[in-house]
Amino acid sequence: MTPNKEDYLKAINKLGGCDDLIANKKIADALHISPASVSEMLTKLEKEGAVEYVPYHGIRLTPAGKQQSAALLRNHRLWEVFLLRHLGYSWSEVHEEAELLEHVTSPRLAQSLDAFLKHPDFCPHGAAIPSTDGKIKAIPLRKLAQMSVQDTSTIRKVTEEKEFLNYLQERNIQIGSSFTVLSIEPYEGPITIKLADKQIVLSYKAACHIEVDA
Amino acid sequence: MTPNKEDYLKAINKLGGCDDLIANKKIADALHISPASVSEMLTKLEKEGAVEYVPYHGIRLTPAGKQQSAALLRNHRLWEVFLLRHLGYSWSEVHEEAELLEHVTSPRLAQSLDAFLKHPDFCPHGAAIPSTDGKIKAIPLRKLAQMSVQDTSTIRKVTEEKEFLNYLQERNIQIGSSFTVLSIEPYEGPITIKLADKQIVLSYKAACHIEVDA
DNA sequence: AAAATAATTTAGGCATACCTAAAAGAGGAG
DNA sequence: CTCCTCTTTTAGGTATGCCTAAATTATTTT
Repeated sequence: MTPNKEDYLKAINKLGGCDDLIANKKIADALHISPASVSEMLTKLEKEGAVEYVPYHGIRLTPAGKQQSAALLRNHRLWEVFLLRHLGYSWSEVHEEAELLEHVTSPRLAQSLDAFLKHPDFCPHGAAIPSTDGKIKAIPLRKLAQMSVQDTSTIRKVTEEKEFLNYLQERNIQIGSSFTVLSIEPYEGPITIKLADKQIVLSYKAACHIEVDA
Repeated sequence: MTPNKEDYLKAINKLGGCDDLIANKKIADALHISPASVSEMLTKLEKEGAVEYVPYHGIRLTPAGKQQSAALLRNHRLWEVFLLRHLGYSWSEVHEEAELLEHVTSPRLAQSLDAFLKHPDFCPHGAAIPSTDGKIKAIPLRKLAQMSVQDTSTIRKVTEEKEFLNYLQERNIQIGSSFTVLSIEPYEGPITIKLADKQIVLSYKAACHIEVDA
């Protein structure tokens, strides 16, 4: 297994390959490579027992592939927690470093890091950190965009996209921040919230990328 | 620059390529690859400006190559300190993990890690950690094998070889341990030392791999 | 100084992982 | 049900980084 193949497994997992058949094209788009290259690689991954490949119809992760991709997700998120908490990285900076570190993280290293970090349940963006056996701890969430005026809740998860994270950071929006919805403009208009005694105006799109306690 | 090429630079550095011309064969032996592969790779490394290549006579690191290999050594040793101090790794276990981590360590990450570790001067085996500009802090040392009976000193550096480290660990020999030489058998015979009130018998060869304050 | 030996490079191959272009298959619209 | 389109696969090519075997260059021995 190479970092390369690991990226395929991660992408397939992210696209829902734990349950559904995933189309070649979707993987090609996710990894920014040609569909031809994907076909070729999938044949190899099937030989290695990581995916179940139905030519012309897509692929699905095998139990081994699920386990492997969950471990990568786990490694990635543990490193993110470490970088943020202990090395002074910001929210928006941790992803890129973790992307490299996850591929050189032995089970032993992941376990030690997990213990060092006191077994965190979530990464800095609020995504659940799978346990060693691949299970994830799910808590009920809803999109901020789906809240009503006067509702109060707490921010639990945001989309991991660098520019968006900077957008949030500038507005002092963090995981764990509690807030109240002050107003919602119709037709996907901006949403105004009160957070830490300050009024913040969010675009509708931004509000779709923020998840809060249900 | 790939992890592969980085390993070449590290090997050349280790063999003395900062100052002398290093023979193709030595590099091939160090990396366990064929001399033919080394020739080929050196041509590439020269094109990239990392080595100065004199066909049939050997290679030397350029200033850029020196800088690069020092950074790798720095990354490696910083991770070793982290694994030992914070993740509960033992002396003999840190090297292998660091060997992978060093290649995915950005300058920013190295800097943050260095600060987190409070700017350590030495790795767990006593080797100096180069500063960002590649300079190393040298302290005068001698081999334990070159001491005389009744001499007292402190262990500062040991050879990084897994089996040897386990040998030392079993005998409770650590960096910073002070000891006195009790007896030395002639013709490269065993050397007995007193360390922490215990008598320890070291083979001559082992004593050659332990460095102490001069 | 010539011959033997050792080191190094070149030549030709192999595997990985990507690409483009062309062929083959799947699925929807008329 | 056939045609058209989109997706997927196959075919052929590139670059990396390794290999072995053969040719070349350097060194050591006689």
